Amino acid sequence: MAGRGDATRARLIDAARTLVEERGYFGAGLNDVIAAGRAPRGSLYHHFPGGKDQLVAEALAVSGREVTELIAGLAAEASDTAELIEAVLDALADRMEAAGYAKGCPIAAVALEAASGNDVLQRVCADVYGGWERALADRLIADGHAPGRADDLAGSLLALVEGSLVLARAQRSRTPVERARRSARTMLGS
Amino acid sequence: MAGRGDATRARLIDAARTLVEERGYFGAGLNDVIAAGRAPRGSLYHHFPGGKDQLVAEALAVSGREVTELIAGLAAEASDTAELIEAVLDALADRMEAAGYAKGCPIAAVALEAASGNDVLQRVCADVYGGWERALADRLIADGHAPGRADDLAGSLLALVEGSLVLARAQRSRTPVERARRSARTMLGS
DNA sequence: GTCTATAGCCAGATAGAC
DNA sequence: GTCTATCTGGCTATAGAC
Repeated sequence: MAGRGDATRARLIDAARTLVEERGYFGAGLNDVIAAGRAPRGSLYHHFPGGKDQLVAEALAVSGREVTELIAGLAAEASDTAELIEAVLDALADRMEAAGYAKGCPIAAVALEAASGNDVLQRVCADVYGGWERALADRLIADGHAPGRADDLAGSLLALVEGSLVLARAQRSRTPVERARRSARTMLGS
Repeated sequence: MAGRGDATRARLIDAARTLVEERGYFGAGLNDVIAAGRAPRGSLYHHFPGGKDQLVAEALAVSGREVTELIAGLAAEASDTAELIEAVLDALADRMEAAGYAKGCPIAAVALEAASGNDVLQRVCADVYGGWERALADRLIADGHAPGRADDLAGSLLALVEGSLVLARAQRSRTPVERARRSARTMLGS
């Protein structure tokens, strides 16, 4: 049954996605989330009886799917994996710059804060990263790499992307992402 | 004048370093810091009149210097940059695993949480990353790389290290770091 | 310079009217 | 299912005895 309640739910998830990406799990207060989502406190616990953990877990999963779809969309237009990585980095860097370096990877901050101490969120982050890695590895295999080698490469390409976003936000500069762009090509040997 | 006050100060910085690395800026409460540092509340504000921001800024700076020294120490034994990166990754991975994936990069979580919204901490993180990058670039130049190329490579190697630590903590696995180890060699073309 | 007590505020969560 | 009022507890920071 789709109703107005779903709209409220969606707004809360959207607000959580934004605030969690900008300030992390502990930095994103629920008061800010309900204000940004224009929802009363009660609605939050109606839609997310599991409280903050459930809301953030769902927000991370949605962001994860969005990036997976971004990768799939860009993969359809890229002629090889190197072009795909470049397109992904360009898209993420544009988004980051447009947000004044308040955005980068939507799940990295939570991944670090929750690595120890919150098993539910740690699992969600691991799954999201696993999905992105899988998408890259599939493309590498389609490009002719051996499966085992493809997994290794996909993991390192993802690490390069993630790390460049951390450095770019810390230094408020697009440079680390552009360097990663070039290095990805070197890693892929083309 | 070295006195007992300095010991208290050092304990507080040490406690802040640990807790901030594990849970980030917002996740590391001062109550936990003073408990771990075995110091009363008043001492914290005596030694750090600037409050939490000053304490965390100093903690990040100390951690930054420690890693810089780690790089310098390992560089003295490594025969080339590839060996240096491998040794750095091994050391960080050992530390991470020993801590049950509660540790990784001592400043990454804060870098993400403070990228927007806390100019003081953002600057500290940018400086620390800049110092590590400089140390790697210097070694690359010593190995015969052209300065401009060395800066690019150093930035990407650092991104690869940082990203692999994020993935490793999220997945609670050493694998991402080991993949980065191999890929660093590919990036350096040896 | 060490330490306690507490102010003042905001967090996450809940109860219950409508 | 929407919304308000409120509970409890934790947070950062400060005041002031010793």
